[in-house]
Amino acid sequence: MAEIRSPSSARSRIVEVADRLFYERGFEATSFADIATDAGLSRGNFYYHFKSKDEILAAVISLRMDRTREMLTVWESECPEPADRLLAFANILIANRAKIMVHGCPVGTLCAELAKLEHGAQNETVAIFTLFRDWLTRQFVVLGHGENADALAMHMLMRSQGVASLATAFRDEAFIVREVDALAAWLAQPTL
Amino acid sequence: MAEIRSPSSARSRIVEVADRLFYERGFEATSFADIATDAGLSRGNFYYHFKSKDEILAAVISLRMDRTREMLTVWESECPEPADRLLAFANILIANRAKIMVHGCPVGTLCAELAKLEHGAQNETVAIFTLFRDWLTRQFVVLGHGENADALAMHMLMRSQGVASLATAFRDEAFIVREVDALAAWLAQPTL
DNA sequence: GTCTATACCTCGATAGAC
DNA sequence: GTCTATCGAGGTATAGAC
Repeated sequence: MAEIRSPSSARSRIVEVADRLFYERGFEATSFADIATDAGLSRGNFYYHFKSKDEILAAVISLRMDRTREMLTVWESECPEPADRLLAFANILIANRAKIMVHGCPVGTLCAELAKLEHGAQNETVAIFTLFRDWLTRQFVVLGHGENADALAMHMLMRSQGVASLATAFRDEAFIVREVDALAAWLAQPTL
Repeated sequence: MAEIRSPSSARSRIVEVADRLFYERGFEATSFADIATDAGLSRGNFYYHFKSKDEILAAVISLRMDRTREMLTVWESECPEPADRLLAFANILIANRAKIMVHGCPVGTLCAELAKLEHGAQNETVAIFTLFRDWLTRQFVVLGHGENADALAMHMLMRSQGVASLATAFRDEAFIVREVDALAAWLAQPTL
Protein backbone atom coordinates (compact mmCIF):
# COMPACT_ATOMS: atom_id res chain seq x y z
CA MET A 1 0.00 0.00 0.00
CA ALA A 2 1.20 3.46 -0.88
CA GLU A 3 2.42 5.75 1.82
CA ILE A 4 -0.14 8.24 2.98
CA ARG A 5 1.30 11.53 4.15
CA SER A 6 -0.38 13.75 6.68
CA PRO A 7 -0.79 17.38 5.57
CA SER A 8 2.01 18.45 7.92
CA SER A 9 4.53 15.92 6.70
CA ALA A 10 6.54 18.53 4.79
CA ARG A 11 6.58 20.74 7.85
CA SER A 12 7.72 18.00 10.17
CA ARG A 13 10.31 16.91 7.62
CA ILE A 14 11.72 20.44 7.60
CA VAL A 15 11.89 20.50 11.39
CA GLU A 16 13.61 17.12 11.50
CA VAL A 17 16.23 18.20 8.98
CA ALA A 18 16.74 21.58 10.67
CA ASP A 19 17.10 19.85 14.03
CA ARG A 20 19.88 17.69 12.65
CA LEU A 21 21.67 20.46 10.73
CA PHE A 22 21.47 22.97 13.60
CA TYR A 23 23.15 20.31 15.72
CA GLU A 24 25.77 19.25 13.20
CA ARG A 25 26.68 22.64 11.70
CA GLY A 26 25.21 25.18 14.09
CA PHE A 27 22.25 27.53 13.70
CA GLU A 28 23.90 30.38 11.79
CA ALA A 29 26.00 28.17 9.53
CA THR A 30 22.87 26.35 8.36
CA SER A 31 21.13 28.10 5.46
CA PHE A 32 17.61 27.73 4.13
CA ALA A 33 19.12 26.19 1.03
CA ASP A 34 20.78 23.49 3.15
CA ILE A 35 17.53 22.62 4.90
CA ALA A 36 15.46 22.76 1.71
CA THR A 37 17.87 20.49 -0.14
CA ASP A 38 17.96 17.86 2.58
CA ALA A 39 14.20 18.06 3.06
CA GLY A 40 13.62 17.66 -0.68
CA LEU A 41 11.97 21.03 -1.22
CA SER A 42 12.64 24.08 -3.31
CA ARG A 43 13.81 27.19 -1.53
CA GLY A 44 10.68 29.09 -2.50
CA ASN A 45 8.27 26.50 -1.17
CA PHE A 46 10.01 26.80 2.13
CA TYR A 47 8.24 29.98 3.12
CA TYR A 48 4.87 28.38 2.77
CA HIS A 49 5.72 26.42 5.92
CA PHE A 50 7.93 28.86 7.83
CA LYS A 51 7.96 32.61 7.51
CA SER A 52 11.45 33.11 8.95
CA LYS A 53 14.52 31.29 10.19
CA ASP A 54 13.60 32.19 13.74
CA GLU A 55 10.31 30.33 13.30
CA ILE A 56 12.21 27.20 12.33
CA LEU A 57 14.50 27.63 15.32
CA ALA A 58 11.48 27.91 17.61
CA ALA A 59 10.03 24.74 16.11
CA VAL A 60 13.33 22.90 16.56
CA ILE A 61 13.64 23.96 20.20
CA SER A 62 10.02 22.94 20.77
CA LEU A 63 10.75 19.54 19.22
CA ARG A 64 13.75 19.08 21.49
CA MET A 65 11.66 20.08 24.49
CA ASP A 66 9.05 17.44 23.63
CA ARG A 67 11.67 14.75 23.09
CA THR A 68 13.38 15.60 26.36
CA ARG A 69 10.09 15.37 28.25
CA GLU A 70 9.41 12.03 26.58
CA MET A 71 12.87 10.72 27.48
CA LEU A 72 12.47 11.73 31.12
CA THR A 73 9.09 10.01 31.23
CA VAL A 74 10.58 6.82 29.80
CA TRP A 75 13.36 6.84 32.40
CA GLU A 76 10.80 7.27 35.14
CA SER A 77 8.73 4.31 33.99
CA GLU A 78 11.74 2.10 33.28
CA CYS A 79 13.58 2.95 36.51
CA PRO A 80 11.48 2.81 39.69
CA GLU A 81 14.51 3.77 41.79
CA PRO A 82 15.70 7.41 41.69
CA ALA A 83 19.31 6.20 41.83
CA ASP A 84 18.82 4.27 38.61
CA ARG A 85 17.16 7.28 37.01
CA LEU A 86 20.20 9.40 37.76
CA LEU A 87 22.41 6.71 36.24
CA ALA A 88 20.20 6.73 33.17
CA PHE A 89 20.88 10.43 32.81
CA ALA A 90 24.64 9.94 33.16
CA ASN A 91 24.55 7.21 30.53
CA ILE A 92 23.37 9.58 27.79
CA LEU A 93 27.03 10.50 27.47
CA ILE A 94 27.87 6.89 26.69
CA ALA A 95 24.89 6.27 24.45
CA ASN A 96 25.49 9.42 22.37
CA ARG A 97 29.28 9.48 22.60
CA ALA A 98 29.86 9.13 18.85
CA LYS A 99 27.85 12.24 18.01
CA ILE A 100 29.04 14.13 21.09
CA MET A 101 32.68 13.65 20.10
CA VAL A 102 31.92 15.32 16.76
CA HIS A 103 29.23 17.91 17.54
CA GLY A 104 29.08 18.27 21.32
CA CYS A 105 25.90 18.46 23.40
CA PRO A 106 22.91 19.61 21.31
CA VAL A 107 21.55 21.79 24.11
CA GLY A 108 24.82 23.20 25.39
CA THR A 109 26.25 24.14 22.00
CA LEU A 110 23.01 25.73 20.80
CA CYS A 111 22.71 27.67 24.03
CA ALA A 112 26.28 28.95 23.71
CA GLU A 113 25.76 29.97 20.09
CA LEU A 114 22.50 31.80 20.77
CA ALA A 115 24.14 33.58 23.72
CA LYS A 116 26.82 34.98 21.42
CA LEU A 117 24.25 35.96 18.81
CA GLU A 118 22.22 37.63 21.57
CA HIS A 119 19.27 35.70 20.16
CA GLY A 120 16.07 35.83 22.14
CA ALA A 121 15.50 32.10 21.73
CA GLN A 122 18.35 31.42 24.15
CA ASN A 123 15.78 31.50 26.95
CA GLU A 124 13.80 28.72 25.29
CA THR A 125 16.97 26.64 24.94
CA VAL A 126 17.78 27.14 28.60
CA ALA A 127 14.27 25.85 29.30
CA ILE A 128 15.46 22.44 28.05
CA PHE A 129 18.26 22.58 30.61
CA THR A 130 15.67 23.53 33.22
CA LEU A 131 13.63 20.46 32.27
CA PHE A 132 16.63 18.27 33.11
CA ARG A 133 17.49 20.35 36.17
CA ASP A 134 14.05 20.07 37.77
CA TRP A 135 13.79 16.38 36.97
CA LEU A 136 17.21 15.66 38.50
CA THR A 137 16.28 17.79 41.50
CA ARG A 138 13.17 15.68 42.11
CA GLN A 139 15.24 12.50 42.11
CA PHE A 140 17.67 13.94 44.66
CA VAL A 141 14.74 15.02 46.83
CA VAL A 142 13.36 11.49 46.86
CA LEU A 143 16.84 10.26 47.79
CA GLY A 144 16.70 12.47 50.87
CA HIS A 145 18.87 15.36 49.72
CA GLY A 146 16.05 17.87 49.90
CA GLU A 147 18.30 20.51 51.42
CA ASN A 148 20.63 20.90 48.42
CA ALA A 149 18.88 18.80 45.79
CA ASP A 150 18.99 21.61 43.23
CA ALA A 151 22.70 22.20 43.78
CA LEU A 152 23.34 18.49 43.26
CA ALA A 153 21.23 18.55 40.09
CA MET A 154 23.22 21.50 38.78
CA HIS A 155 26.43 19.66 39.62
CA MET A 156 25.35 16.67 37.55
CA LEU A 157 24.31 18.88 34.64
CA MET A 158 27.62 20.71 34.95
CA ARG A 159 29.65 17.51 34.74
CA SER A 160 27.72 16.25 31.74
CA GLN A 161 28.36 19.57 29.98
CA GLY A 162 32.04 19.49 30.85
CA VAL A 163 32.44 15.94 29.59
CA ALA A 164 30.67 16.80 26.33
CA SER A 165 32.86 19.87 25.82
CA LEU A 166 36.17 18.07 26.30
CA ALA A 167 34.95 15.01 24.41
CA THR A 168 34.45 17.24 21.37
CA ALA A 169 37.88 18.77 21.81
CA PHE A 170 39.96 15.64 22.38
CA ARG A 171 37.70 12.96 20.81
CA ASP A 172 38.73 10.61 23.59
CA GLU A 173 36.25 7.82 24.17
CA ALA A 174 38.16 6.44 27.18
CA PHE A 175 37.86 9.86 28.85
CA ILE A 176 34.08 9.78 28.50
CA VAL A 177 33.80 6.29 29.98
CA ARG A 178 36.15 7.20 32.83
CA GLU A 179 34.19 10.33 33.72
CA VAL A 180 30.83 8.58 33.57
CA ASP A 181 32.23 5.97 35.96
CA ALA A 182 33.44 8.77 38.23
CA LEU A 183 30.01 10.38 38.07
CA ALA A 184 28.37 7.07 38.98
CA ALA A 185 30.77 6.74 41.92
CA TRP A 186 29.89 10.26 43.04
CA LEU A 187 26.19 9.38 42.82
CA ALA A 188 26.72 6.68 45.45
CA GLN A 189 27.50 9.50 47.93
CA PRO A 190 26.66 12.82 46.33
CA THR A 191 28.19 15.82 48.11
CA LEU A 192 29.11 19.37 47.25
CA MET B 1 55.56 63.56 22.87
CA ALA B 2 53.62 62.03 20.03
CA GLU B 3 52.89 58.35 20.06
CA ILE B 4 55.28 56.33 17.95
CA ARG B 5 53.68 53.32 16.37
CA SER B 6 55.59 50.20 15.45
CA PRO B 7 55.03 49.05 11.86
CA SER B 8 52.90 46.15 13.12
CA SER B 9 50.60 48.24 15.28
CA ALA B 10 47.74 48.08 12.80
CA ARG B 11 48.18 44.33 12.54
CA SER B 12 48.22 43.81 16.29
CA ARG B 13 45.22 46.11 16.65
CA ILE B 14 43.30 43.93 14.19
CA VAL B 15 44.22 40.79 16.10
CA GLU B 16 43.18 42.33 19.41
CA VAL B 17 39.81 43.38 18.03
CA ALA B 18 39.27 40.04 16.30
CA ASP B 19 40.17 38.21 19.50
CA ARG B 20 37.50 40.12 21.37
CA LEU B 21 34.81 39.87 18.69
CA PHE B 22 35.40 36.17 18.04
CA TYR B 23 34.87 35.67 21.76
CA GLU B 24 31.85 37.92 22.11
CA ARG B 25 29.99 37.11 18.87
CA GLY B 26 31.65 33.96 17.57
CA PHE B 27 33.96 33.41 14.61
CA GLU B 28 31.40 33.11 11.82
CA ALA B 29 29.13 35.87 13.08
CA THR B 30 32.03 38.33 13.05
CA SER B 31 32.54 40.00 9.68
CA PHE B 32 35.53 41.83 8.26
CA ALA B 33 33.49 45.02 8.43
CA ASP B 34 32.98 44.51 12.18
CA ILE B 35 36.70 44.05 12.79
CA ALA B 36 37.71 46.89 10.47
CA THR B 37 35.29 49.30 12.10
CA ASP B 38 36.41 48.52 15.64
CA ALA B 39 40.06 48.60 14.61
CA GLY B 40 39.61 51.96 12.88
CA LEU B 41 40.49 50.76 9.39
CA SER B 42 38.75 50.66 6.06
CA ARG B 43 37.68 47.29 4.74
CA GLY B 44 40.04 47.53 1.80
CA ASN B 45 43.10 48.21 3.89
CA PHE B 46 42.30 45.10 5.79
CA TYR B 47 43.70 42.78 3.17
CA TYR B 48 47.05 44.45 3.29
CA HIS B 49 47.51 42.83 6.71
CA PHE B 50 45.54 39.60 6.36
CA LYS B 51 44.77 37.76 3.17
CA SER B 52 41.82 35.82 4.52
CA LYS B 53 39.59 35.33 7.53
CA ASP B 54 41.35 32.08 8.30
CA GLU B 55 44.63 33.97 8.63
CA ILE B 56 43.08 36.24 11.25
CA LEU B 57 41.74 33.22 13.07
CA ALA B 58 45.19 31.65 13.11
CA ALA B 59 46.65 34.89 14.50
CA VAL B 60 43.96 35.04 17.19
CA ILE B 61 44.56 31.45 18.26
CA SER B 62 48.29 32.10 18.33
CA LEU B 63 47.71 35.16 20.51
CA ARG B 64 45.61 33.13 22.91
CA MET B 65 48.30 30.45 23.03
CA ASP B 66 50.91 33.03 23.97
CA ARG B 67 48.72 34.60 26.63
CA THR B 68 47.91 31.20 28.10
CA ARG B 69 51.61 30.31 28.29
CA GLU B 70 52.28 33.64 29.94
CA MET B 71 49.49 33.13 32.47
CA LEU B 72 50.76 29.67 33.38
CA THR B 73 54.27 31.06 33.86
CA VAL B 74 52.94 33.79 36.16
CA TRP B 75 51.07 31.25 38.26
CA GLU B 76 54.23 29.18 38.57
CA SER B 77 56.29 32.10 39.78
CA GLU B 78 53.60 33.45 42.09
CA CYS B 79 52.68 30.07 43.57
CA PRO B 80 55.59 27.89 44.68
CA GLU B 81 53.20 25.17 45.86
CA PRO B 82 51.47 23.02 43.20
CA ALA B 83 48.30 23.01 45.30
CA ASP B 84 48.11 26.80 45.09
CA ARG B 85 48.74 26.66 41.36
CA LEU B 86 45.76 24.37 40.91
CA LEU B 87 43.66 26.77 42.95
CA ALA B 88 44.86 29.62 40.75
CA PHE B 89 43.51 27.71 37.75
CA ALA B 90 40.16 27.11 39.42
CA ASN B 91 39.90 30.79 40.28
CA ILE B 92 39.84 31.87 36.62
CA LEU B 93 36.15 31.03 36.79
CA ILE B 94 35.71 33.56 39.58
CA ALA B 95 37.96 36.22 38.07
CA ASN B 96 36.30 36.02 34.64
CA ARG B 97 32.78 35.21 35.82
CA ALA B 98 31.20 38.36 34.38
CA LYS B 99 32.34 37.60 30.83
CA ILE B 100 31.83 33.85 31.20
CA MET B 101 28.18 34.37 32.15
CA VAL B 102 27.66 36.23 28.88
CA HIS B 103 30.03 34.60 26.39
CA GLY B 104 31.22 31.35 27.97
CA CYS B 105 34.78 30.03 27.93
CA PRO B 106 36.81 31.55 25.07
CA VAL B 107 38.58 28.28 24.32
CA GLY B 108 35.64 25.93 24.78
CA THR B 109 33.15 27.93 22.72
CA LEU B 110 35.61 28.53 19.87
CA CYS B 111 36.53 24.86 19.83
CA ALA B 112 32.86 23.84 19.68
CA GLU B 113 32.13 26.29 16.87
CA LEU B 114 35.12 25.21 14.79
CA ALA B 115 34.16 21.56 15.30
CA LYS B 116 30.74 22.22 13.78
CA LEU B 117 32.25 24.20 10.91
CA GLU B 118 34.70 21.33 10.35
CA HIS B 119 37.36 24.03 10.38
CA GLY B 120 40.95 22.84 10.31
CA ALA B 121 41.95 25.36 12.97
CA GLN B 122 40.08 23.31 15.57
CA ASN B 123 43.30 21.42 16.19
CA GLU B 124 45.12 24.63 17.03
CA THR B 125 42.36 25.59 19.46
CA VAL B 126 42.58 22.21 21.13
CA ALA B 127 46.31 22.91 21.53
CA ILE B 128 45.36 25.66 24.01
CA PHE B 129 43.44 23.06 26.01
CA THR B 130 46.50 20.83 25.81
CA LEU B 131 48.64 23.62 27.24
CA PHE B 132 46.39 23.71 30.32
CA ARG B 133 46.12 19.94 30.41
CA ASP B 134 49.87 19.33 30.45
CA TRP B 135 50.48 22.10 32.96
CA LEU B 136 47.82 20.73 35.31
CA THR B 137 49.23 17.24 34.86
CA ARG B 138 52.66 18.42 35.96
CA GLN B 139 51.22 19.88 39.16
CA PHE B 140 49.43 16.63 40.00
CA VAL B 141 52.66 14.71 39.35
CA VAL B 142 54.52 16.89 41.85
CA LEU B 143 51.70 16.30 44.31
CA GLY B 144 52.38 12.56 44.06
CA HIS B 145 49.53 11.54 41.74
CA GLY B 146 51.84 10.41 38.97
CA GLU B 147 49.74 7.34 38.26
CA ASN B 148 46.64 9.20 37.07
CA ALA B 149 47.85 12.79 36.95
CA ASP B 150 46.58 13.25 33.39
CA ALA B 151 43.14 11.90 34.27
CA LEU B 152 42.96 14.31 37.22
CA ALA B 153 44.04 17.17 34.96
CA MET B 154 41.30 16.28 32.47
CA HIS B 155 38.81 16.11 35.32
CA MET B 156 39.70 19.65 36.37
CA LEU B 157 39.49 20.94 32.83
CA MET B 158 36.17 19.13 32.46
CA ARG B 159 34.69 20.79 35.53
CA SER B 160 35.83 24.24 34.47
CA GLN B 161 34.20 23.70 31.08
CA GLY B 162 31.00 22.44 32.66
CA VAL B 163 30.80 25.41 35.01
CA ALA B 164 31.39 27.84 32.15
CA SER B 165 28.70 26.19 30.04
CA LEU B 166 25.99 26.30 32.72
CA ALA B 167 27.09 29.75 33.87
CA THR B 168 26.31 31.03 30.37
CA ALA B 169 22.96 29.27 30.35
CA PHE B 170 21.66 30.25 33.78
CA ARG B 171 23.74 33.38 34.52
CA ASP B 172 23.96 32.28 38.14
CA GLU B 173 26.90 33.77 39.98
CA ALA B 174 26.21 31.80 43.17
CA PHE B 175 26.42 28.59 41.15
CA ILE B 176 29.92 29.49 39.95
CA VAL B 177 31.15 30.30 43.45
CA ARG B 178 29.62 27.12 44.83
CA GLU B 179 31.22 24.94 42.17
CA VAL B 180 34.64 26.57 42.55
CA ASP B 181 34.41 25.88 46.28
CA ALA B 182 33.50 22.27 45.51
CA LEU B 183 36.44 22.03 43.11
CA ALA B 184 38.77 23.41 45.79
CA ALA B 185 37.43 20.83 48.25
CA TRP B 186 38.02 18.09 45.70
CA LEU B 187 41.59 19.32 45.22
CA ALA B 188 42.28 18.62 48.90
CA GLN B 189 41.84 14.92 48.10
CA PRO B 190 41.62 14.47 44.35
CA THR B 191 40.20 11.11 43.25
CA LEU B 192 38.52 9.67 40.20
C1' DG C 1 50.02 51.79 3.94
C1' DT C 2 45.58 53.57 3.49
C1' DC C 3 41.77 54.68 0.94
C1' DT C 4 37.38 54.15 -2.45
C1' DA C 5 35.07 51.43 -5.55
C1' DT C 6 33.45 47.30 -6.85
C1' DA C 7 33.11 42.28 -8.29
C1' DC C 8 30.92 38.20 -7.04
C1' DC C 9 28.66 35.26 -4.05
C1' DT C 10 25.20 33.57 -0.69
C1' DC C 11 22.06 34.87 2.56
C1' DG C 12 17.03 35.47 4.08
C1' DA C 13 12.88 36.66 2.14
C1' DT C 14 9.15 37.84 -1.57
C1' DA C 15 6.22 37.61 -5.90
C1' DG C 16 3.66 35.29 -8.82
C1' DA C 17 2.86 31.33 -12.23
C1' DC C 18 1.04 26.81 -12.04
C1' DG D 1 1.23 23.29 -2.05
C1' DT D 2 4.99 23.50 -5.01
C1' DC D 3 7.66 25.67 -8.26
C1' DT D 4 10.96 29.47 -10.72
C1' DA D 5 12.57 33.94 -10.70
C1' DT D 6 14.22 37.58 -8.28
C1' DC D 7 15.06 41.24 -4.77
C1' DG D 8 18.05 43.75 -1.44
C1' DA D 9 21.37 43.23 2.06
C1' DG D 10 25.55 41.81 3.55
C1' DG D 11 29.50 38.53 3.15
C1' DT D 12 34.57 37.77 1.43
C1' DA D 13 37.82 39.32 -1.50
C1' DT D 14 40.17 42.25 -5.25
C1' DA D 15 41.73 46.34 -8.12
C1' DG D 16 43.69 50.37 -8.37
C1' DA D 17 44.13 55.48 -7.08
C1' DC D 18 46.65 58.14 -3.83
